[in-house]
Amino acid sequence: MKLADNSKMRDLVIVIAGPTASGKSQLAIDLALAFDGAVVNADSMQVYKNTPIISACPSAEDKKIVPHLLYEMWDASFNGSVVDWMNEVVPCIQKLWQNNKVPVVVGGTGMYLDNLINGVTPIPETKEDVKRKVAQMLAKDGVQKCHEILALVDAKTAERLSPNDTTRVRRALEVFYDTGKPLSYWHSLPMKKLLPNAVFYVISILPDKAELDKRCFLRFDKMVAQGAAKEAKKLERLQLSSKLPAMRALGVPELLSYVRGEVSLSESIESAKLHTRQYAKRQRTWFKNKLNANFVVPCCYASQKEILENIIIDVKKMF
RNA sequence: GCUCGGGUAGCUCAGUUGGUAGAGCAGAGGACUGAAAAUCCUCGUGUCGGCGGUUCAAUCCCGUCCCCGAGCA
Repeated sequence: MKLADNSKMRDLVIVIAGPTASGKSQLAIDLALAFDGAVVNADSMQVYKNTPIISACPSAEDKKIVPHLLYEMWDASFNGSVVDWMNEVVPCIQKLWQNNKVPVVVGGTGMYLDNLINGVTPIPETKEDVKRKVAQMLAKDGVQKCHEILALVDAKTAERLSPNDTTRVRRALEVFYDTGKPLSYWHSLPMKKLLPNAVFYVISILPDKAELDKRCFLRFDKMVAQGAAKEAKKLERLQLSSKLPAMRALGVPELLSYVRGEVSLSESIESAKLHTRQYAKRQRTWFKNKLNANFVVPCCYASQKEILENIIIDVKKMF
């Protein structure tokens, strides 16, 4: 495709969502080739270094075919968030546009894609000491007590949340203590779109469950063959907190317990496969019910010509 | 062959001092606005190993048989 064509599609962002092992990365490469674009990562684990095998980062060969951006950019010791990712993607996409390249954003993290497409809530960044304070509260009093405290300062949010939902109760308290205003107040404000001119073309890969399970299992075996256990061993030596996102990636806790001699390799593999399947289910639910897609691929993608051509034709129709 | 355990949901097991039973895990569905590969919510009838007996009533007590585990021979 010539540059002249891309200049017409100035504000286009192609987005590919889908559960793990559905063939997203391949579709991203094929589309980046077709539109003279670049692949941009929207996966909350592939942003980290140290676990390229376990998190299924693109291979060196793939990276030679088309540019791949925002992969393996943070150290495993970094506690990244959606907003940190947004701070990277936005300038990344703008730069691609400037160079007449089409960004092909691909990833399995629904929340990241949601923030990119629909915008973020304009809440100031929480100060570290507030985060520490809330973490202490949770450790000392437990989630349910914290949920009761939340109910006093932000009844609306407390009502919405389960008293067991540690992640969300923590965030709601952090926001209240940091800003003096309840999270529900911030959520009542309009979302802030960081790429207001962007035209998103959203592709959702929604394969049959049995088909996907098979691919998940095969892929994990492949990861082990490629040295996933060694990767876990190296990670173990870094002595990082098990609470860090990179330490919670699927397969990491399971392989770490093998590395530490707590379980056999096959037990660790079985458990990782199980958790992968459960994760794929959650992704499917999100993308099926929450993502507004322009195009749905009903099977795993493996460079089927017809699918690719239909997508390309459909994208061009928008301009 | 004898003795002692045990046989209850797909799996691991709890329980009923006799009124036909419930947790965790798995499974299914769902939520998701700054850790999201995270976190959370909802969903439990199964000849309670088989057959007899006692009883108004047995998964529970008794008898017997089958299966598994440990020990003794």
